[in-house]
Amino acid sequence: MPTAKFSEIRDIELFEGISEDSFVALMKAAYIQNFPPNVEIITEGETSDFLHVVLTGSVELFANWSNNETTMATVWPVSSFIIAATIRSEPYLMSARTQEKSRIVMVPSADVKDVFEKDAEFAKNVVTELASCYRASIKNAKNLKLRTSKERLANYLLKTQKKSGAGQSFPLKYEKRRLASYLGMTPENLSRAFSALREHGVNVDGQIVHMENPGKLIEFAKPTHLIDE
Amino acid sequence: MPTAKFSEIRDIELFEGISEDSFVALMKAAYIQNFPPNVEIITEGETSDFLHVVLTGSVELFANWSNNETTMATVWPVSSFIIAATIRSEPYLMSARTQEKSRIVMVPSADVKDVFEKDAEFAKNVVTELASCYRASIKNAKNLKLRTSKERLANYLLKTQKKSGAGQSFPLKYEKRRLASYLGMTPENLSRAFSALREHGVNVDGQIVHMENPGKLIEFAKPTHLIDE
DNA sequence: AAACTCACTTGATAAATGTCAACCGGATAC
DNA sequence: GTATCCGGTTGACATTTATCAAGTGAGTTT
Repeated sequence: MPTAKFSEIRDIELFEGISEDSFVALMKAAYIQNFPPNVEIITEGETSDFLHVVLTGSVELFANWSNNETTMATVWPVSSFIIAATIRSEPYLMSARTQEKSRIVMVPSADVKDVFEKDAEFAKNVVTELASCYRASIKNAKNLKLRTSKERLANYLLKTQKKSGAGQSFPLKYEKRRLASYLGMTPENLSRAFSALREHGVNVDGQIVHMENPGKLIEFAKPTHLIDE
Repeated sequence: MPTAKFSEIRDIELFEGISEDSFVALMKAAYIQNFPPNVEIITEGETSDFLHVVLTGSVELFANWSNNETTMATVWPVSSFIIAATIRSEPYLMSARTQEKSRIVMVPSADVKDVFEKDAEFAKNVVTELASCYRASIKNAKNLKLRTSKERLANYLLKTQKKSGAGQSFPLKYEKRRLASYLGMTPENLSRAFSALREHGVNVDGQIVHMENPGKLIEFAKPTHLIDE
């Protein structure tokens, strides 16, 4: 069975419920590539020849303009990235680099568009995925425009704590410098934002965050499902 | 013919190429509503019962958080808005208010989702629309994170000039206070940003912008198709 | 015509954020 | 074991942006 090695990605939301034929068609020319850490696998502005799916490791999506760089998102297994460019046959708007050693499936864009035309179930999944990405991006813009950097950090911590199981202590998922860039501030500013959140019960020791009093932090952060999921 | 009064919207991209049956199904329970200026027609957080299409006038999409408000986008005829919420049956992430007297078609979400399931052509159009909105939102985030307010204004002016026919003078499409909010700054800051752009050949008189030397402004603004289309 | 409204502008000041340089301390290299 | 590297932190300072208050001027009301 030619698709055996792709069994891991059979279960991602994007491929849920699609016919076996469709899946085979998608995988027939797909291949898995192993990347070392810190390798740029996509450069913004290039045309989108492949849909990418992260199997293991993690991928940072980032963008550049005039000597500035900013982290836009991080992709964790198992999910695809940059599907909008694939569907529209337009250039990537973001670059991508591995954060760590990563295994990535590369599905030719032509095949994605082909199956998209033929398999209504797949088309539906693409829509759901796109709508979800779009909404996430809107939330991101609201976060940036309506909140200060301290508030963005506070809400980020609450979200991360929740995902980690809502315990009092949890690890940051990536380097502080990347977190700073993701949250739209400098590393120095992030450092000071952490200090400022001490009065709201937050203490950091390296990668570990201690949240003494989530209620107090919530009072400051004012999270809402219309921005923070 | 029951859909006669909806002939104006038959031609929008979203409905291009869909069967007559599908169009009738979409319009069977749809209705046109006239709104005076400055009326809130959607409130963020509410569930999405209708897909909206602006026929005449214009609609401002905005968002609130903790006593702050920001303009996210403006919708001009003829286009739909907030399709992602409709498709995902999730609450609106943005509020909408008429900027001026406006005629708006309201299509029940249930019908949209119905036709979406049955008409592959419509589903395809929805995907294209969503992918386009998503990419616009990514560009917006890049604009906010990578540029200063002066740079955002400069690029906005170049974009507007281009759309207006690339002449030396062109009108702003809306109030400066809304423009300021859209660009993510205060009205005072916008005012000063305009003054600062004088040295790059920009002069404003009320709603009219004079751009003496686009080349000089481009040099400062460094527009790129990866942010500014 | 006078009064009023309201968006816009300007000035003074404050707050938020960025920049540059120095320093710290754990991890790695030699 | 010492030196080096590098991410993170801290301090001093600059820049950007917001806030508050006052003033301007076109358009509208009375």
